[in-house]
Amino acid sequence: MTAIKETSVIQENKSNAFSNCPVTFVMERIGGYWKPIILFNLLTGTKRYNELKKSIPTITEKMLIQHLKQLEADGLVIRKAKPVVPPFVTYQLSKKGKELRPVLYAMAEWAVSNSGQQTEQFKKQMEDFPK
Amino acid sequence: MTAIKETSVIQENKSNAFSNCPVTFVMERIGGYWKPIILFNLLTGTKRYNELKKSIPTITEKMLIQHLKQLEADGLVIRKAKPVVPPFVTYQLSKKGKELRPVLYAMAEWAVSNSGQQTEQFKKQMEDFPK
DNA sequence: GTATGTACTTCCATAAAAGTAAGTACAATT
DNA sequence: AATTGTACTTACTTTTATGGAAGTACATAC
Repeated sequence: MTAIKETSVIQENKSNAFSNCPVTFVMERIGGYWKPIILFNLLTGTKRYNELKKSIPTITEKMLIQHLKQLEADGLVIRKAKPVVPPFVTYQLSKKGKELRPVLYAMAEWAVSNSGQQTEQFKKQMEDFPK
Repeated sequence: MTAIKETSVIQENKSNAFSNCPVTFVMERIGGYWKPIILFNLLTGTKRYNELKKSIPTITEKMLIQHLKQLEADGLVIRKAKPVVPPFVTYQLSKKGKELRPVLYAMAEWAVSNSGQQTEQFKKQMEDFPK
């Protein structure tokens, strides 16, 4: 697989003078486009790899796995694999991961009030927003 | 200047089937590494270009301006320029931008409770977290 | 013995983001 | 006439992210 770069810009910033900005701290872990979306889709609970894939139709397998691995490495998601064939692997949020709910929730609320056209769609999504 | 690409992956996703995810909607606007950091630094109020640069020491001028332009184009920040020489330009959050405060605040709180070593530094930053 | 399902992995190509360094305008100051 | 300050621009390079497509393991079903 594509190695998780240990020296991305994001990683490097960990050790610079700006590391005392809490928002930076968060972006180092969930920055980028896909991670919040993946986390959002795990808020509803444990999902198999395939289910996750289906719930995010536009992500490629490579991206999905790569980010899942990174999220796992950062302790935000927990991977569980049953030793069976064909494989049975589930992903779920860790405690740390679940604590991101307020962040994702605040995002969703902002989307609802600033989306114009899509507001109604978003509102529907909000109805079953996991507590 | 480097043109703001109109067809980035992020932009394209706007029109795909996944566009009914509110978190995606948010990431389309503030996704990436720098934007939340810039917005965070504008929460404390109007700032001149130079002040902003100083408060985010690791950002390059190119990145700062590029993102400011995009944020302005998305209606999240307001640019005001006095017709003087040398230039006097300020940036501030728009209403829409200010409404991102809960998102940024939730991020900051998560950072405080999940940071281990840097917790104390973050707490300090939180003290003057704008209301 | 061929096909199926699941969760990946690998290689190669492209696109986007970010970094580097130098340059610009122009009034006011020295 | 040269220097300063501010807010940018521009051209070029490097790094990182993403895409696409094919391949792998292996128990079970057909």
